[in-house]
Amino acid sequence: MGFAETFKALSDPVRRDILTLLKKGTLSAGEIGGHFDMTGATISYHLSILKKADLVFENKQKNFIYYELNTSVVEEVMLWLADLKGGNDHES
Amino acid sequence: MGFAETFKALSDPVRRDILTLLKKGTLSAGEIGGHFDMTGATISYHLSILKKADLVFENKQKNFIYYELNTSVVEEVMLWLADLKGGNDHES
DNA sequence: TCTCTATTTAGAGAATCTTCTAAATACCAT
DNA sequence: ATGGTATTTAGAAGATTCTCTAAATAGAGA
Repeated sequence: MGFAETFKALSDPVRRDILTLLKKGTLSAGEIGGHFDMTGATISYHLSILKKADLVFENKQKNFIYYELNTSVVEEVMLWLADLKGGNDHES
Repeated sequence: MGFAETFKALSDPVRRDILTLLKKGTLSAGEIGGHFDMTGATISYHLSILKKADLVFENKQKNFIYYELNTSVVEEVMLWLADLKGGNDHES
């Protein structure tokens, strides 16, 4: 979707830490929560924002929900930044 | 400084638009303000946040203050994202 | 079906953010 | 010095964000 949602999602330290955790592989909501000193409800809130920004996707299994990093959106952000940095004239 | 400030600075659409404007070259605060339907005070607020995040630097000339994009911080953010995307095991 | 576990949703409070108006500062030119 | 232009600072209002507790949902297994 828009960069607005993506950058906003990335602007919170907890959410960046969640993404870093997911770099090593898929984790359930509970496993993610185990790394933070916050309630599960709060973790769920952060996951919902990451999900809305398409930075993660989820898939259910038993009664666990597993979260996985979506690298394609990360790549789009990198392209935006690359254009900012590099292209000295690219959108008239 | 920290990514916290950088990503937060990037999380606002007005500030991203300011950075995009600065891609083409240096602009004074007033020239930047001319592109937005906001008071100069508000623009000044956004510029102060970009400055704190080291995404721009300023230099005075006459009684104008010119702002310029700082691409080195943009590059650092890109590296963080590249690591997130690529490195499947990089910080033990 | 009943109960237990995993997770989300709802609602509220505190903190932070964005914007404004009004006033202050800084600097140039007359 | 005085006046004018460019920009920032201060203070306040409204919106958004983050966190919590309590309750709801979903599914597994006995």
